[in-house]
Amino acid sequence: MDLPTRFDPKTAEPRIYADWESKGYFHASVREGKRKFSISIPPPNITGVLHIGHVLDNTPQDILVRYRRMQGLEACWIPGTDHAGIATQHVVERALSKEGVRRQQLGREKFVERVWAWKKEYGDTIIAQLKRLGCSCDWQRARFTMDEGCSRAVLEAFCRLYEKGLVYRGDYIVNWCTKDLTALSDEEAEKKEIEGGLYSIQYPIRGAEGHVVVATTRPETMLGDTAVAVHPSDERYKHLVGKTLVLPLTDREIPVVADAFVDPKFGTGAVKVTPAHDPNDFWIGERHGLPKLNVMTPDGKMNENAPEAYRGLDRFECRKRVVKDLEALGLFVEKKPHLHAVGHCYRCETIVEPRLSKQWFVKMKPLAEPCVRAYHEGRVRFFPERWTKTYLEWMENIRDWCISRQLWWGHRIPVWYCEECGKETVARTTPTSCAHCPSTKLRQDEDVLDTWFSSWLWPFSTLGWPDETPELQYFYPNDWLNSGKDILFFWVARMLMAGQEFTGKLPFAHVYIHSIARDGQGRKISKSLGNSPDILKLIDQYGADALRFGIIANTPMGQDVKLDDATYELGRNFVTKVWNASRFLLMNLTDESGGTGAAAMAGPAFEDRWISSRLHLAIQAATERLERYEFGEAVHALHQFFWHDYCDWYIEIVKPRLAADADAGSRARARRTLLECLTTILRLLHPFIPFVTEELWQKLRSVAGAAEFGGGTTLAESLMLAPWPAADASRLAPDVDAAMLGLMEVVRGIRDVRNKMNIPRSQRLSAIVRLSSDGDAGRALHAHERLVREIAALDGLEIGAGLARPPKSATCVLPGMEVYLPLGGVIDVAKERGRQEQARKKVEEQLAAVRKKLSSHEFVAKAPEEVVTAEKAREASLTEQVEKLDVSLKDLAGWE
RNA sequence: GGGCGAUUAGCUCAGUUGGUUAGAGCGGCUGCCUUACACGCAGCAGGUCGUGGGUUCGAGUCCCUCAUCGCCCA
Repeated sequence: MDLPTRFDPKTAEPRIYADWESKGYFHASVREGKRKFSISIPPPNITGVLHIGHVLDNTPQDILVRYRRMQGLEACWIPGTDHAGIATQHVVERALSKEGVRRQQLGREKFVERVWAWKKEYGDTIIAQLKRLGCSCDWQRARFTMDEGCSRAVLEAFCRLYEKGLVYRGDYIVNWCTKDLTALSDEEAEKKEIEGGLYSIQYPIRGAEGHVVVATTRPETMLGDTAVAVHPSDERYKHLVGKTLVLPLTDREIPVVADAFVDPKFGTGAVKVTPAHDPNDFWIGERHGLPKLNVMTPDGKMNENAPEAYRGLDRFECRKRVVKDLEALGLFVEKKPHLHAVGHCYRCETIVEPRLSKQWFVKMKPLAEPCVRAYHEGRVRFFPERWTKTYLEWMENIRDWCISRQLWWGHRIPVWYCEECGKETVARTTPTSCAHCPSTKLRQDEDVLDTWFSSWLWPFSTLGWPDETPELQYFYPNDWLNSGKDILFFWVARMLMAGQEFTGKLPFAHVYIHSIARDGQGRKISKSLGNSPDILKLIDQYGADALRFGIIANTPMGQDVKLDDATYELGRNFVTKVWNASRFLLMNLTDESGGTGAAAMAGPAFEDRWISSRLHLAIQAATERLERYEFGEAVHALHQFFWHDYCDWYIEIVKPRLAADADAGSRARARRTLLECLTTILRLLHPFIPFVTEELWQKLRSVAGAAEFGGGTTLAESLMLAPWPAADASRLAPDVDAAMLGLMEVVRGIRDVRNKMNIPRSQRLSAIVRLSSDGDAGRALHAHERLVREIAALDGLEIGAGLARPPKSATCVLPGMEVYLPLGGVIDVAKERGRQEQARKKVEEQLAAVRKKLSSHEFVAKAPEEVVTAEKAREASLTEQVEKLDVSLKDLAGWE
């Protein structure tokens, strides 16, 4: 078979993917009685293009789905996309602004039409890109969080919660984005440390001398202060409680109240209270019946409740003005640098303004409690396990969820207000009349729901919920969830709650938290830093297989992963190696000379048994690691076996047996072993590098059934359908493995001499091995003399107990034997001495360590007997080696 | 302030329940177009396992202290 030396992913990968898709291999059906495996994709936003985060998110999913599919499960990976409320509204607004249009000019209806047009145009981009990555999603089941079914699920969920009293509307402090003009949930307000100031201000006491000094990080909010609070037991201020203060810069007077919330150690121990602009102050206000004075407009400017001088000023402008004016009045004490965490809008990074606002909330405690219990009952597990702590921490301290958003893009809140009685009607379908009075004058709530209010239903809304569909019954709950740690609260925890609440079942049992990507310098990959590689370019350049392999091989469980070109090169090189190892076999299989039938096949040779043993160890390791979701570790086990055992040793050992003049039976057996290994390796590697393995599988299929293999080797029509290899304990041969290790030592020793003495492989050498004991090593060497001769390029090999060291020979001292290589005139005595002195030093160091151990009476008395015996044996072996090296070095001195 | 993670070869990281000589990839050095692969082959070098203490016959591994870096929450 004529093959190029490289796999060409750019043309092959799309072709292979199209073939899989056209044959329907990705589709899973409801098959009663058959074990299934199901997962739901974390739906990517319709705004985006494929980035490194998606690769980290989706590659593990594809690996696991392909693995389970090969194990014979009905494996279903449900894909889809997310409408991503704020994010999408942003990008469409930005697109509009290029046309010079603001959404307000367009009006709500027209704007939403534009967003749908956007969705139609760009929504499938990410899907096409996931296909490029090789994801084996069941595209027939693809969903969108705002499609009809998902929308129905959202309405149903809202109504059920409302009916249970778990959804309520009220005036509370919310995180308000002054740029997007919407409320955000606590999770959407990202806390970032910023270097701000702690400002101290004097508030004069009315009708008395003196003042109270309050400390604040946001001086401008003083214009909305309605009290000053102190701790009830704070002796410094006890006399002032109940007194009145004059609020500077305003014509208002405010009381001093005592509240246990105040931390006497922070600042001066007296805090200004701004109930309309701070969540803590809000509750102090509630407890003391204080007025709530909102002094800002939605876009963060001072409003008519502020003194006239400040109206219309931006909040940060106002901060400067307030400080300046206080200074002028002599009421400003100081500004100290102060590092503190401030909420930022997670979509536009604007500093969030805590703002009193009427919003819809979900009461979360009743939803969280069953999920905390679920963990303690072992019904949900996190990988890595430590995330359970983060999860529980959040669940146990859960706060109500603000779900209304002042956006146009999203699920409209299913609440109608009666213009006559003022009461609200909540309904699954648009009501024609008020639920509380005969009026038909209804006005629907203008707001939409938080985008996560649809995402949290994803694992079951995609399967037809609230209907009890066959799909829901069969594929739900999912078996696994893969997610990033950044959306553990946003999404993972909420999905658990929604599943428990709406279906009575947790939506998945195992949660795998994948790594976050960093660049070569360890910086988080982000748009603003511009250090995000263009994934499609990378795929074009290296191939999807290479990208997948490189990333998985470099991703430790639970740690962040640093990615650079070396990562993808690693993957590409591996793919090329797989290609060429297969190419080697294909070339040999199609060599027709001396083709023989199965009848002539010999029994397995030593090396055949060895590679078979190694293969089954690799199967075992890979399977165990995949079961623990240790993808990187699974890859390492396969890499080690394939490259270093199969390619470096087995193929090299077996080459002479494939020669035209070799024994026909032995050749047939070698070919069969090569084929068996390779078809197994391709199956093991398929979940990680699906394309190249499929390509090679197809090529092998055409020859594998040949009579040469007894006609018994038939391969599945696609590698996707081939069974995952089963580890067979009867193929493990620890004795063969140990013997092989001994032979490898001998070969390495000889190769080292060649290297150091500059003796090319083409120059044959003879070796004499003097055995110092009749141990296993000597027996193995005797038995496999031919093998050693061939791979070490020797034309003579003498083995025996009484052999003498020839003059001018290099020496390798190994446990139980010495290998002599007569070099005659080509020996470089100085180099040889260097080699041996180095070897002696190493052995001596080890010997010293062993002797130290054995000289301890306590060690000999207390350590387990087998440990002591092993140490003693080692001591003997090392002693012998040192002695031999000494003799050898003495000989050497005479040859100069 | 609370919690979590990291600290092992020049770099990125493995290291299972404590027990032969602490491993791999990349990089480095030396030599090779050895008829699968130079995206390759052979060989070699390189580590007082962050600090200090403790438990133990024995600690990279278990316990405590500290330091540095990162993340999450307040």
